[in-house]
Amino acid sequence: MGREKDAKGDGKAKHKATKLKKLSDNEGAVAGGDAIKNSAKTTKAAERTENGKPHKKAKTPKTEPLESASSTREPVKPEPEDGVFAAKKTGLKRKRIKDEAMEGPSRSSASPASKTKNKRHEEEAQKMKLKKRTEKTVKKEEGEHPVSKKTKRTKEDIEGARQLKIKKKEEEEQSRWRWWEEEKYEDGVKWRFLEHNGPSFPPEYQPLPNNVHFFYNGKKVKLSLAAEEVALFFAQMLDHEYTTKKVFRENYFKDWRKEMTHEERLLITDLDKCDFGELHAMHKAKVEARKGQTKEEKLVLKEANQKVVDEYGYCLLDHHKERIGNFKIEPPGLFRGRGEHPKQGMLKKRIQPEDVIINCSKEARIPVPPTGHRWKEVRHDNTVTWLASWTENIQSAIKYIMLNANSKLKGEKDWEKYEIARKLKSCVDDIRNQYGQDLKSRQMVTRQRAVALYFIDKLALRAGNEKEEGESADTVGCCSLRVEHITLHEKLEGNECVVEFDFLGKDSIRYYNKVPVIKKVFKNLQLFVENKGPGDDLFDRLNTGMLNKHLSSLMAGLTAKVFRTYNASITLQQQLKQLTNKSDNEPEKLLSYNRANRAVAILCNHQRAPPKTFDQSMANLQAKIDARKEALSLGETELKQAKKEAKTRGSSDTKQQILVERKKAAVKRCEEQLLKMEVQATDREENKQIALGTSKLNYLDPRISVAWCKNMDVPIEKIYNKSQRDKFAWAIDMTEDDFEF
DNA sequence: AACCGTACTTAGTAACCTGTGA
DNA sequence: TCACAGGTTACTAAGTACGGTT
Repeated sequence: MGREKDAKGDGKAKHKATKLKKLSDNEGAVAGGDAIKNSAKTTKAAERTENGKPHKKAKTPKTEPLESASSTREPVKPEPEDGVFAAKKTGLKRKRIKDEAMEGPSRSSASPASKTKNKRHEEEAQKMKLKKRTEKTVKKEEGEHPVSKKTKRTKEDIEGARQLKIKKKEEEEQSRWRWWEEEKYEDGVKWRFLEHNGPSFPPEYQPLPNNVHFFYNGKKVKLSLAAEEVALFFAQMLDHEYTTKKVFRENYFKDWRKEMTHEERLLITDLDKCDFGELHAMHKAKVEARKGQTKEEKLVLKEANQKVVDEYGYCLLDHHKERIGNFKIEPPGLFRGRGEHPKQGMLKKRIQPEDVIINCSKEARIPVPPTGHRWKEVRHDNTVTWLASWTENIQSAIKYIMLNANSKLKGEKDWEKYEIARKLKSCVDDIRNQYGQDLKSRQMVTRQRAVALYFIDKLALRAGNEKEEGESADTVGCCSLRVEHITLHEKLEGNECVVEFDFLGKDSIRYYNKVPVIKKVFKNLQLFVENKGPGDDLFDRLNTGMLNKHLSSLMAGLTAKVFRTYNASITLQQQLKQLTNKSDNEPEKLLSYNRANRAVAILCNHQRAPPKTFDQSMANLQAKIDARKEALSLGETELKQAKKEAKTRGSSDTKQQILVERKKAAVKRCEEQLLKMEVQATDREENKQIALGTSKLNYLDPRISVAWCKNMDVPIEKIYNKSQRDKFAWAIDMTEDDFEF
């Protein structure tokens, strides 16, 4: 919460990313941090754009993508998978997919074997069922090991565990559905068979114990069950900043009163007179108790959880068991909108089975609703991917139960997304020329569209759909920018035609940036703001619908958000090329990877609140580094000493020679450790306010990373954790080291 | 063209888990 | 052995996109 406040002043982090500090350079850490803090400085790359000077060094991501295209590297190689999602020039998205399925090259790779494959998959499905059982036993064994034998773990034990791990991995590999080798379904068909157990519902409300009381105006009040439950929602949040906010309190109180009985409503008229102290204390005690549980208690809980996952966490989709992403119905509570959300604090109601629509195959076993209940509806729509849905009461938005990111349904879509982005790469020059021309159009709409596109392309802004006022926080994207969100500077800090952006974007994250733009854009902007008030739309003739319609006419499947994907991925690829050397050691390579990733995160404005413990942990690390340094210098003197001694004693003294070698090795080890820590410190410092996860998960074509790993001899595990590897299994499987985005 | 409903991706934070070093 | 930092996962809000209706 309140992140926009944190961002004040220094604004958006901007990684200057001039030539990277040598890793061995101790000040690297500091320099990295400064780059971030200095932030909102005009980008160097932008100067470049305008004076057209290509330069090797600057890698400020902000503007790189725009000009890079013209200067860019070798043409894309026609990869085998290139054509899989190749879109037809004409026709809409849906149709396109159909066309591909009929004639796309995907057939060539997938169909010949498809019959045997289907068979294989059935076998695999069988195996999967088996596996589940074995997996469980495996887990158990693993779990028991450390408890029982930890103290006397023999080599065999360790070796055994290692083997077990390898075996497990192999098994998993065996049972994985290699959907990317199969043909795609026709049209909008998402599945042919879908069976699941429905969503899992949160537990019923447990009334307060008799010794916990709510007080109003100093007097003990026994609340009705409904009112009590909602009171507890508030009490549980008392430590949170939310409960101090006026809007939150007002919304809460209004909704709480709706849950009260008539008598309660008459009595309780002022939130300030409510004393939730005992409820709050009870909640805190519960949290503490959970922390203080014994191992056994925790294990029992874990097993119970696992049971729920086993029952509700998976579905059967076209012969394959797939993990469900969110199989739990969202429990009731108080709405936590982000930013200045007008509805924060409102009561998010408990969802009943009667509110839930189930989607599954006609042939499938229909999930059984909780006893005494029935579903709102059961439908069989295989053109959508959700298994269940309900309408939430705050914004009347529909919520869905859908599959996990490692599923076919999500993976295939993801793959398609990157293929569209790659397609943009091949025509981005034309599109840039086009909107360059459009900047001079006689039509106001066209010019607005061109400027908006310029922003979206150059700055990776979001499209900016219009949103209903008062329904959510006041945030904007490109098309919904208002005059008040930009300031035009003819001259600023040595640059001409600078646009200063300052607005709240998605999740009320502040976007602050000063960007030199080309003259035509600047003139247009001056025109757009003429005779307008601060609250007026900058692009008053434009919306995302019109923009996307135009884009889809330029390239099938092209929408505003494709530019974000494209620019993110192309930036990663370029940065990796520039930053990494084959001769670097692994920590250095990984730092470079993270820096490339970071460049993208900065481009996309992916921020995070600095971790609460940041300064502390930074200091700790520094202390460790200092200690290591001391140890190193000590080691060095010892080495010197030993050498000297060896010299005087002569080479015949093998004992002394051995000592020298040992000292040498110790020094070397020490140096390596030191380097690793320093690299870590640099990385962490540079990452203070930047979140890498979002771009890694949503914007960076995983094939770029996989190819890089192969080229650099870095194990994939170093950059993707388990769930990321699962999600990107398709890319890890199919990507060769010569992949080019 | 304004508006609405639907479906899906993208996003940051909080809770949880685990490996590690005192 | 235990605390705790840091990584991972769960959660759910907040976007984008698009088709249909008025």
